[in-house]
Amino acid sequence: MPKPKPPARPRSLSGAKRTGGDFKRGRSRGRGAEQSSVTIKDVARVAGVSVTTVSHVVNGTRHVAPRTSERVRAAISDLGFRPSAVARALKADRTRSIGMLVTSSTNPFFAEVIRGVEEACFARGYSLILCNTGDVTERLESYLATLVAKRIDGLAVMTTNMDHRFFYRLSERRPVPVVAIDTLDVPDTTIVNDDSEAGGKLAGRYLLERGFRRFAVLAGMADHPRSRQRLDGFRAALAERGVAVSPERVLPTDLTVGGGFAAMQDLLDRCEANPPEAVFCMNDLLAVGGLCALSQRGLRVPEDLSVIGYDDIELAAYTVPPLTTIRQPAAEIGRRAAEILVEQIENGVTAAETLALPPLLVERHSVGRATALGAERKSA
Amino acid sequence: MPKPKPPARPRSLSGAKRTGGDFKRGRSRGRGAEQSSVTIKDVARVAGVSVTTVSHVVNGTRHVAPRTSERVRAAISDLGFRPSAVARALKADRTRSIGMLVTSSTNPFFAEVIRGVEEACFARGYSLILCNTGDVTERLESYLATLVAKRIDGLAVMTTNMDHRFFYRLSERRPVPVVAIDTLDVPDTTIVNDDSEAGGKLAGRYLLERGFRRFAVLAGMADHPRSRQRLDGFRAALAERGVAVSPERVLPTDLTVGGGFAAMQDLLDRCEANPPEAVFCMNDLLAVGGLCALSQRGLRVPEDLSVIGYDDIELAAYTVPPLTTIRQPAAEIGRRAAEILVEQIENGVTAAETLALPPLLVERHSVGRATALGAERKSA
DNA sequence: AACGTTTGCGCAAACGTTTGCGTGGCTCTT
DNA sequence: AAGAGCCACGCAAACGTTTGCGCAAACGTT
Repeated sequence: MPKPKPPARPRSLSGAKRTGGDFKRGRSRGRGAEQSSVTIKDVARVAGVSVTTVSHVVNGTRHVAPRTSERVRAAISDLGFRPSAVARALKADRTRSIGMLVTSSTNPFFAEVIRGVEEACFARGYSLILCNTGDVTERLESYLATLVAKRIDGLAVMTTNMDHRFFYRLSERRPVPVVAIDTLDVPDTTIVNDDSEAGGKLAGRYLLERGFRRFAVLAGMADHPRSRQRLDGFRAALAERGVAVSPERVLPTDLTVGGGFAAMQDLLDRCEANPPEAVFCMNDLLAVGGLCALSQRGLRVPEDLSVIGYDDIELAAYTVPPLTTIRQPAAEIGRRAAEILVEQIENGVTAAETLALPPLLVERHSVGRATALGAERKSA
Repeated sequence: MPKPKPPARPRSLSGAKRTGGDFKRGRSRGRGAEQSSVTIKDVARVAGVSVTTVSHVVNGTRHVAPRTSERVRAAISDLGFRPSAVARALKADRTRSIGMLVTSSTNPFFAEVIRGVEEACFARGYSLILCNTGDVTERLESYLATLVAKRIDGLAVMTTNMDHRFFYRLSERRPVPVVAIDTLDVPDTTIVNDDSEAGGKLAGRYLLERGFRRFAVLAGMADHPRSRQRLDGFRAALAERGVAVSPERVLPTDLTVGGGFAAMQDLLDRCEANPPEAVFCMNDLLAVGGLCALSQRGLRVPEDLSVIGYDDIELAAYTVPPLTTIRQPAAEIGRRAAEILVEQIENGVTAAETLALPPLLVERHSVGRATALGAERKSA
């Protein structure tokens, strides 16, 4: 029976509505099996056996007579007994939970990686403690303290503005196995990535193939190693055909939509006389922002200018026009990272290696073909 | 000294690159303070006091002589002692961690709410265990079992396809305080929402104000209560002016970009003769998909057709054209939910109430004005 | 019938904390 | 000088499990 709603009582500030209000005590131990605090002892008592036996039937860890076993099982389900993971963790010195430090779970690419991590953890019986650091050092430190206090079995780190000193400290007195995701050059720790240099090359070659020669790039933050790597790959690909991109046309940007929007405007302002034919964006967020700026200037994509992104977030297929981009296998990266981590936890071997998954060009509609002028230059 | 990279060893499948490989043991107890397994006893021993005293200086829970206190503190930092949260949890019967069940942390709106929850939890000293259910019942059950085993102090639930039986079962033998987010009609549990009916009205009135009279709506899933509520609000606003939207023009959809894309195509096909002037999308993802479909049909927004969304995800400001939408205070919703939950946990009072935060119209460029024809109708 | 083996289970310690109850020594009062 | 009061701290139980060790009864062998 849906209870009748009393007229909305206005709440202190912000005009939020609050309704309802039949109070009752939290852990009131009413009738009915409230599971909290039914322990193995209770089970033992009602089954008429020792806690040892209960433990063994729960874990299947030694033979117990079928009749006994049956009684125990009955008691367990009657009482709604759930073994306490915290007591177990205390005894076994493993919590079956892993921590994840991440810049912001809000970034679509990160979100996808996180989902991959979480999925693989779940499959292996671990749970994930999510920590958004926003890349501020003190939050990171604070989280880290909490996580070691909670005795996590392993740690996954995916932070952009990674302070390298942090990793050094981590590797000095490492409390747990660590895997780093989407980073570079972290000493003595295993890393899971896409192969960003290959990705950059993919972008470069594709753009060349399409006949373009004049490029610009929305380059991400100067200290972001992955962006750097992509740029290196991109440049290497161009260099194969003797093409270069002038330094003033690679713009450092925040890796956000807003950053892309602003950078694209900036670029357009600065290159009015001799605009680029195509721009390579270090991630899809930048590209989306760029597309928006372009459209507001009345520039058409890809007719007037081509854009290529990186990541292939879900939204990339639905931009206007749909975005040609380099796909990172985000969920796969997350899954692999989690699997490696769990492997390290359970087998105790920590091999500092780096795994680079291959990226993939996905062709949509934001890259066109060079005009006659471009074609002439090509044949020259 | 960066170690020289050996030539890449090709890895079994998928062409992934693996490099590095200096192995070492996991919890090898080398020199240096490895924190794992330094306990309060160790501290007590080196400080020459009892564990009781150590505990008290750590927690500031009774007076100890300054000299002693100093010795203890020294021992603690020498040894790198971190009190075990799991031992504490066992003793205190509270883990200071809360679980969050969510359909998919990948949805931008959800992601933002989650960030809010996580932020508030962190501020209050709790940590967040993230669980993606994908709305499949068995996963949900499995997660729930894990979470009660882990003795979480509270549970936040934000799942779309919520099986109501689940909540009933939850409220029968509730192990912990629960708060539901972005749902409706959950018996005996507190809910945090935006005021979706008000949001729907906002959209309806705005569209009317702009002179439109012929509407369609991308309606979300038929069993999604929030969508239903928004639609009710929308219709109510139209009804104030005697306008209605015919049932065959409210299309049930997946609440995804792909869903929006497909639904918009479908809509256009079905209304070729008499297309709507404006379409109301139950969330921004739908709107983004719709915008994309529109552009591919060569229809201009807002000149040929107006679109209004719901949520105001970050991307909404950068679509082409930028999306006019109803903003839900996503992070705020998350924060409030977490605060209420923590309040319930710490004060033991569980008041089943529902809190509805006010939505807000944010005007961008995807809604135009009605043409002369529309204006005539208006004056008629 | 005596003995070894197997079957079925229980005792109690241990995991790392917190905390109620004490206890010894010092200072102060008279 | 003796009792009262306070100061500074320690003992040990308890939280809910797991597990090494051990024991009694039943069984099989000769």
